[in-house]
Amino acid sequence: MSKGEETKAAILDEAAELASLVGLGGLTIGTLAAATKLSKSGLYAHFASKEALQVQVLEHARGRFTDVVMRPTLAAPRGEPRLREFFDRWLTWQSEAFDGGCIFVVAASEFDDQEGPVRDELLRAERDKLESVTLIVGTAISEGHFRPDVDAEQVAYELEGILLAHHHARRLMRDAGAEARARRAFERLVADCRPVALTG
Amino acid sequence: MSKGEETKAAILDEAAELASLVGLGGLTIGTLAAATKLSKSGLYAHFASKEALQVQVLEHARGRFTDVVMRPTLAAPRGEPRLREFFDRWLTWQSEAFDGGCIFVVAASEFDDQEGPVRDELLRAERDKLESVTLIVGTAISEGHFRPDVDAEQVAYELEGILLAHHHARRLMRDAGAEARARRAFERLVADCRPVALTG
DNA sequence: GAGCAATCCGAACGTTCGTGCTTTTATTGA
DNA sequence: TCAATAAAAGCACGAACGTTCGGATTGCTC
Repeated sequence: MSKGEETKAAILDEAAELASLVGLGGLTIGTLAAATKLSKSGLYAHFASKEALQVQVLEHARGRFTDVVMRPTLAAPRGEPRLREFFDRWLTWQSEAFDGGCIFVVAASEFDDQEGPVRDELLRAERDKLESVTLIVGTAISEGHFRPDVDAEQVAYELEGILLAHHHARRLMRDAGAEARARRAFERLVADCRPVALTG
Repeated sequence: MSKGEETKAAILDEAAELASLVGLGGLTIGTLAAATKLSKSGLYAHFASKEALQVQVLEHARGRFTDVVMRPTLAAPRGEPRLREFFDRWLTWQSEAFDGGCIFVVAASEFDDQEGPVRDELLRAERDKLESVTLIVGTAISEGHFRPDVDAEQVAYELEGILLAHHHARRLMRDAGAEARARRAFERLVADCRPVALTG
């Protein structure tokens, strides 16, 4: 990796961290330059515009999400175990990936009404994740862990809800029991997907 | 209401609208002045600082939430019907209260790591809402609509999740089926709280 | 180690930011 | 109706914003 690529990666790392604290829109070249010990112009030379920087921050974070959540998840056994692995890693990601909250959660509410490349990239990332989850739930169905009439997309939707509630409870409310609540909600979701137990 | 109070209310209305689009942190005096057809200084005279403005925007929005969601909810019959009424109104609020997303959702992720009066007010509002929901679920239990071992706070947590997922699906993903998904999730939540049906 | 390209800095641009003053214009109550 | 008061505007400030550019410095290649 050349020097330029190295510093650029360092910039994007720091930028993601900062954005998780003050938002992707609240991110400024000045503070980012100070945090990376670069001059404003020196930093800016790596990007075409601030908007391009914001997009690349999201891409960078997406790469990290793939590395620490998605890829290991796909190594778990198909079906429900894989879904559990994914949920676990996603939960950890939200707590530990950034100092502030998950950058995608922050950016999603900030840019959901601001057309442009940032929103586009966000949408891409979310669609990607949603599709992956739906697929995982689908395998849980075909493996017989879940009932055949389970709506995979609905499960993905509700899973997203659990994670968002966790983010909310943990970051804003500073609720120490947030993770336990999320796990209980997850168990309820999974239980409702399982085949009905035969009585007797 | 005096002239001053009138314009101030108009300012706060417009500010909430704007903030729902660009975030509470993305709100600026200049754009707000332009939107209200006031001069920057003329507008600014109504507030002690920008931070004070932000806090009052939240207070203002909270008042509106109380009027269009909380108060009518308490007029519904105790127990599950009241919870349904609340859910319905909350859902409508998220779709229709502001041009952009729900201002509390946007502000929550923006300010969850920024100590100060804005975060404090946000926390107050959320605690208030959470407490109300917990209470409503509690009455559903005491009315016999829900099982006695139902964890009211857990239900409140999961309800928050459903609403956040709805916000996410509707605003960012522009999913037309967002509301239907939210309703299905709600029904599953309620069903899991009901007393077990006697077999035979 | 010379040469060249990549990398970074310093200074400055025009705007906009939040925030004070002072002055003008509306509103109000007697 | 007219003074007293409230509300809004005008103007200006220092700072920070994103952005540009020419020059210095560094790192890589032969």
